[in-house]
Amino acid sequence: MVATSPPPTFERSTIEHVASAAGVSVATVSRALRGLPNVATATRVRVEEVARELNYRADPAASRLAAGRSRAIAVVVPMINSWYFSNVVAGAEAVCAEDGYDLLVATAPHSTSRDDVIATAESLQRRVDGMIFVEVSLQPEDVEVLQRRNLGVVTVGQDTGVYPSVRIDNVEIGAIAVRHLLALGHRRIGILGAQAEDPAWFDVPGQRIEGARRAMADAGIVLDPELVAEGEFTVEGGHDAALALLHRPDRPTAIFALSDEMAFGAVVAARDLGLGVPDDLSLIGVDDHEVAQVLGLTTVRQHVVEHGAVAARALLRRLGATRRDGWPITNGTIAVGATELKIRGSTRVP
Amino acid sequence: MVATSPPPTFERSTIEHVASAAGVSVATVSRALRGLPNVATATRVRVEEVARELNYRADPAASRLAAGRSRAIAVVVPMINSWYFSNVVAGAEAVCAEDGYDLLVATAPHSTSRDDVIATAESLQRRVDGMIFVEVSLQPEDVEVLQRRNLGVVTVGQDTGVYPSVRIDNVEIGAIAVRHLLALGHRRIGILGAQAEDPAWFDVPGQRIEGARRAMADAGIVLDPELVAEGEFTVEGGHDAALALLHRPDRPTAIFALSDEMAFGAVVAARDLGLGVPDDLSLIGVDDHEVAQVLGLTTVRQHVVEHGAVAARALLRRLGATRRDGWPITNGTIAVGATELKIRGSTRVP
DNA sequence: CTGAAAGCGCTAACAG
DNA sequence: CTGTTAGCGCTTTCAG
Repeated sequence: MVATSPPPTFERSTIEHVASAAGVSVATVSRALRGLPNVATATRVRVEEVARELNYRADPAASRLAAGRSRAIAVVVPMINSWYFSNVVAGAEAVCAEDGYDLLVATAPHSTSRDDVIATAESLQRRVDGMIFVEVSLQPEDVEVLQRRNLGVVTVGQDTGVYPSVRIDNVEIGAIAVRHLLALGHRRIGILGAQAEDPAWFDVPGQRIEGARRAMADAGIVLDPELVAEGEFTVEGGHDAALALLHRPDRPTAIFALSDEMAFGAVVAARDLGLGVPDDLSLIGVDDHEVAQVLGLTTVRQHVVEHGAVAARALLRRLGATRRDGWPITNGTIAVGATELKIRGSTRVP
Repeated sequence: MVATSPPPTFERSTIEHVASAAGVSVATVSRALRGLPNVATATRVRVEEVARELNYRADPAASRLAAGRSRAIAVVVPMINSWYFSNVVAGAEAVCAEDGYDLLVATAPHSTSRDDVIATAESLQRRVDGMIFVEVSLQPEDVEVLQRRNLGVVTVGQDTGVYPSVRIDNVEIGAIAVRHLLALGHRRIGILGAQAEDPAWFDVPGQRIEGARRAMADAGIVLDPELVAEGEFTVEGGHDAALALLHRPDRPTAIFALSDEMAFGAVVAARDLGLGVPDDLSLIGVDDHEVAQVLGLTTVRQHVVEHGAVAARALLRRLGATRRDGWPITNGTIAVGATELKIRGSTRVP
């Protein structure tokens, strides 16, 4: 074997350089560096040393091609520049970084369009070993396609019944929030909600409202549909919706906003009308956004970063157990994220 | 040549399947599908058709290995779950999606640690064709290493003098904000700022404050260092800092917050102290965060999503012009993002 | 425990 | 305009 001269450090060294410099075969280098068994400790140490000296790292493209795995995953989100999604991505990113996986972010254009979800998945096909769908609704047909493609999938926010998922109990969230208001003595409770994007499969607002309805029913109160306003999950939407509610002659003494951001809008709306929070209006949100802390907003906290992290971990675990010949058959296991009531100053007795 | 039988649609078809099905060589398929010249129109059409039928798409790993390019870029950010960074990423993502580039997100742990930046770059080495460093300070040594590595780089927020960058004129931003306050008649102006992370190379707060200082100097006023408080660019930090300023016997009649989020904290602080905005205190921020709109916060708007998009476009353009044998030598061209004063209700005459 | 050799699926000369 | 033929740099049997 002809010794390949080691390249200057600023050039890319290949496995061959390492092999010849260490006086072993490329196969051994490959094994040694990946921590595979059947490598003499002395050999492994030497190889690692040489690799470090040469600043060698396996070319991902080559190793992907040869191994059939990419050590990369994708998070598919409707958008990234929103509090919720960017936090989920942050959680996933941290886990990936830890395990040396690449993280691609992809936005699924309009999740209303069936084709787009599949198109996104197709385009990600061989570039990643698996994907996390965050609040992207997968229909049974989609799941079927994904299964045929033999892809690693984890969902956040939806239960496909097939893939692992991390979710929160949205009905319970609604109930927690409203029970808190009821306990304080509120009877006329308004809700800042939103239209379900895909009512059949994916109705976060509907579930939270359902929880609210049940809590009220338990207290012998009927939820007045007139007191449910659309806030679109945005600050501005929440502002407008709250304004509408507060302009009513029989305005509510408390408002349950399905998200903190809508609650912020409500805070401003109250101020606009000269109403004090909590003096004239109690307000409770969901999320525990940073601003909620400063604002003193009572809220039902969810641990969003953790959702992303748990999803990523589930996916990576699954990938780890994978062989080229297929995924281990695992039914969708579900991790339900914790939620807790965080009482601050925005709620009190009416 | 033996005709390879077309695989069932749910299996991965290779370029060979397409070639034999279309009755041409793999080279022709490759050319046709990538829109290269020297392919008869009829041939191209046929190949495209067959490829579509077989649901074929080139394996990225294989094509990366063969071509030496990955059609992927990375955005390196200090964190993704903050308003600013998630918006930059959103802009970059949109451009990448448009051009069929993969987008990896990587967080550069503590940008205070020199090694980390290089380590991040190294680890991204062959996985991407280029990277966008967002508010990650690159020292001359780092730049040197990156140049040796022959990597496509674009920066957001810093001018390396070597790579294209997109920035905003932070001195001007400070000046715009304070001129506005001065024009209204304010004389005692407080500032919610922050410590520079890397004073020598990267001092956004320092620059904005410098702009403020100059604007005041032009009006014959000396900036009182006592009126500059640290808000750490967070809502909570802004809250605490504002509280400190407002507790002073000679409290300012106006506050310039270096970011909207700090301004939000100030709004709450004012409310805590029973001070009205703008009645007792004028407030101006920077960014034009969604919440600023609802809150009616006067601010100096910057177009953050666009920053990410422009950076990505600059990078992709540069990559497009690239050959395997090296980057075209281009000195750092600079795109300066627009900023404009957005007057809302939080500022008025003292 | 280690080496040789056969690809992984594609791109890029180089001939025709 | 099209086909042939080397690789790209690694992983993975299969022998030793």
